[in-house]
Amino acid sequence: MSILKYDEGMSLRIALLGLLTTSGPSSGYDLAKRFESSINHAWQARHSQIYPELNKMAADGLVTVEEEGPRGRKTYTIAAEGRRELREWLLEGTPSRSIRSEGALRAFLLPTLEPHEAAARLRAEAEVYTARLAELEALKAAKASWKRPGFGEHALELGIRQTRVVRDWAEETAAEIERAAGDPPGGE
Amino acid sequence: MSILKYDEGMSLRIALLGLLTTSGPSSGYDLAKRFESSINHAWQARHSQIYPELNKMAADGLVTVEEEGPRGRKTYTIAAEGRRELREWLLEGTPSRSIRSEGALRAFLLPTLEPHEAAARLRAEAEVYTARLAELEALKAAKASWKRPGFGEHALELGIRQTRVVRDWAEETAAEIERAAGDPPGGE
DNA sequence: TGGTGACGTGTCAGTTTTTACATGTCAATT
DNA sequence: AATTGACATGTAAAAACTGACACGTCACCA
Repeated sequence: MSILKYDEGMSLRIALLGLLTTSGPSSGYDLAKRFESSINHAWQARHSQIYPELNKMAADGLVTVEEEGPRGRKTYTIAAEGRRELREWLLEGTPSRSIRSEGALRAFLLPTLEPHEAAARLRAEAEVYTARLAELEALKAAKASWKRPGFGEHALELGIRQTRVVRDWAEETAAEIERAAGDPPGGE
Repeated sequence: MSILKYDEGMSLRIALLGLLTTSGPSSGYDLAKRFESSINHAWQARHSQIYPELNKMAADGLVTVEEEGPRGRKTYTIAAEGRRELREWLLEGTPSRSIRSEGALRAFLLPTLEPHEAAARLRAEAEVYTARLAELEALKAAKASWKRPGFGEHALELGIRQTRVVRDWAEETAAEIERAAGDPPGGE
């Protein structure tokens, strides 16, 4: 009751509480969409995970629900207890270094291929990241829909920088592999 | 049998095959340790997940096992079929953008705190990342134990850059929040 | 009127991952 | 001789997560 375990596995709850804070009262549907856009580079969840969790959170008093409209929409609002829990997680929680990124895994293993294959694949990856970067930059330019003015920009900026770092690494590593293999690229 | 689904959930297998490629024949115990060190910023797995998976992989012919020593140690070696599978995943697999990072989630949500709390917390995070950076740099300097000479450096370099980018972002964001709040830090 | 697509919530089976339990060897120290 | 800590492997229950199924509304267009 008093000893709280913010060990692991709170992440979905926390993410939901965070989105409810930054975007104001939302439906599960809204939150699911937001997982696909704003918070996508940090955490993900499908609606099949979100809906049950929201119900549990309501039962635990972290959020309040309001049934609304003819489509059965439910609007969730963060409650005082939810705010407290989010705050406590941010202040007391031990920063876990847990990361799972299939992209990083791929990058990690690409150099196990033959040099020219590896380089080609790395360049392809770099292109993907360049495209993603463009998306994020566009989002930054649009920077709409943040309840607290100026809030989401910091997060977006981190996403941009992280994407750029992988892109640049992929390009440079491709070049280095080609150089080491004495197998320079065609045109340049 | 012939139609392979490299959709999702192959990651553990792939990571294991990758480690077996870069580090040579290893025991489950070795691989578990390697998950904690080299590949940690891309994927993680506990021994309780690794041991059963290795057994399945052996049953599927991706690796060969050799019982060894009095402590019941089993040494796994990647087989031709395993090499093929890893290669195919790297060449054909669709790059998924799925990322789960509790650290990124925290960074994302920190600005929901009061400005001075957020800034303080961001600076604390930055310190953690600085320490982690030092670890990685030390590892880079030591750069031992890579079977294929020069292999792991690329991956390590990516880890270093990613860590640095978060560290710098945290520091800059802290400064910006303080500035915006008209609440400059003590000394400077 | 019928179709499509966004809105909106939910469940369930199966897979992946964590936490805890369980067992035993070997080398070095006390 | 006993303890400690690294070595070494496993299992089982529970939690987290995915993918598919399922149902129903509303607005717009043909």
